[in-house]
Amino acid sequence: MTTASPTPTRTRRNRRAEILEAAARLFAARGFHGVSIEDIGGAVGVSGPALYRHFDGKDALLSEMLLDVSSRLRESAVTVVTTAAAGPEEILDALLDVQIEFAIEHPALITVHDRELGNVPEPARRQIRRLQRLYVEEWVTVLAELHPAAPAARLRAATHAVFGLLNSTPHSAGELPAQDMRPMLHAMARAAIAAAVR
Amino acid sequence: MTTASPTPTRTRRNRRAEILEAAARLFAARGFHGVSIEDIGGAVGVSGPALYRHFDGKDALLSEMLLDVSSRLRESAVTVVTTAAAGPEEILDALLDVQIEFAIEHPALITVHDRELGNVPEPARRQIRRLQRLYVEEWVTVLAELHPAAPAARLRAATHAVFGLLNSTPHSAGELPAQDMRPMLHAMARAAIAAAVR
DNA sequence: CACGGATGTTAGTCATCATTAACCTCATCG
DNA sequence: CGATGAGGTTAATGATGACTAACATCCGTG
Repeated sequence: MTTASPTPTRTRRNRRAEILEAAARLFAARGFHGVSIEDIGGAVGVSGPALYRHFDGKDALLSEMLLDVSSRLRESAVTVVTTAAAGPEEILDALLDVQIEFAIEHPALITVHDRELGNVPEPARRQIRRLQRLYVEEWVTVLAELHPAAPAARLRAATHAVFGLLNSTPHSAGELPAQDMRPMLHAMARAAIAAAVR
Repeated sequence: MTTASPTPTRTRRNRRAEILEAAARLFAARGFHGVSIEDIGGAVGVSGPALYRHFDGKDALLSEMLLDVSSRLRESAVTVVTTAAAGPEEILDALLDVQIEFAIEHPALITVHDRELGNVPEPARRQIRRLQRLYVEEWVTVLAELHPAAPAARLRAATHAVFGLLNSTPHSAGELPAQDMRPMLHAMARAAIAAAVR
């Protein structure tokens, strides 16, 4: 037990995170295949093949990135839904807040997440799809509770539309300060949902 | 004047359009750099370098695709705005219908249009950006007429959010028949806009 | 009917890129 | 102090892919 350090060294943790962040930015700007290993290394001050000390390869890097995003979102949703001591209205508000916060804080990840799934190799792709589906279903379940008369397909399509609305942050970057953006997106989404099931 | 045929032969027109369509589908699925010239040729039954009989290269193909989309959208907007014999409410409805129709009929083009601008080489990129900006401004102008008190930045961010909502069609493909999708998106967008300026 | 242009084809060519190999350095820890 | 392992480095290697060349076909027209 003397040799096993319970946590990786600080350096390694930082470098990995640094790489993931830089890669997200680059992938969002030029697409997965438009970015080279050299580009990514360069963005964090090391050169090219140093990446392989931290990831199994470019594919693995993308897989981990998307897996991380989809699990984080899914987990937040589960937490919100299960720990809420309140009714579906409040749960929906909380779901909206989680997604809005993520979209504002991590626009590059949002972009990559719904752009590059097609480039993830098969073992991971299935898992990411699964997490995404589960995330959508959390929303649909809450919406169904609020609007029992609405068909599930309609709620699902409306949910995708709301995601599109909330995930517009990469396009309106800098237009509006986050303080104004958050409540505006929340209000727009709420109104859109109400209109979808009317 | 005997030699100059005023319109290209029918074959050429068809092949060009075919190629553009297939390329759009492929780019939407795997990204610009994830698709090879061979892939595109193969998708229309010719092989690889035949492309160069119709386009100057892969970059030129993408440029033309995005230029076409952004001019078509922009032109429809101009037409709607200038030919309308009605008030801003009706104009907004018409703008929504145009965008919804396009998003439902051409999901692949919508996807490529807001994904691949970063891969368009410089002469064309500026022009596409310009057309996109003008398109947004058509919307903002109409919205400003309806809600004179709202700051332009807010209207612009709201417009981007509405585009995100409407352009969610590639994600909810098949969830809902187009007949139901159209009015639902229209209602959601309308409600979202109203909420944005409240 | 011969010719020219439009459209394809196949076989290079030349870059770029992911990945691997072989080798360095240095901090930690026994 | 010396071994060891984490994290880098540069130089192959092997694919892949955009683009070009050289050569075929076919069709409409003078």
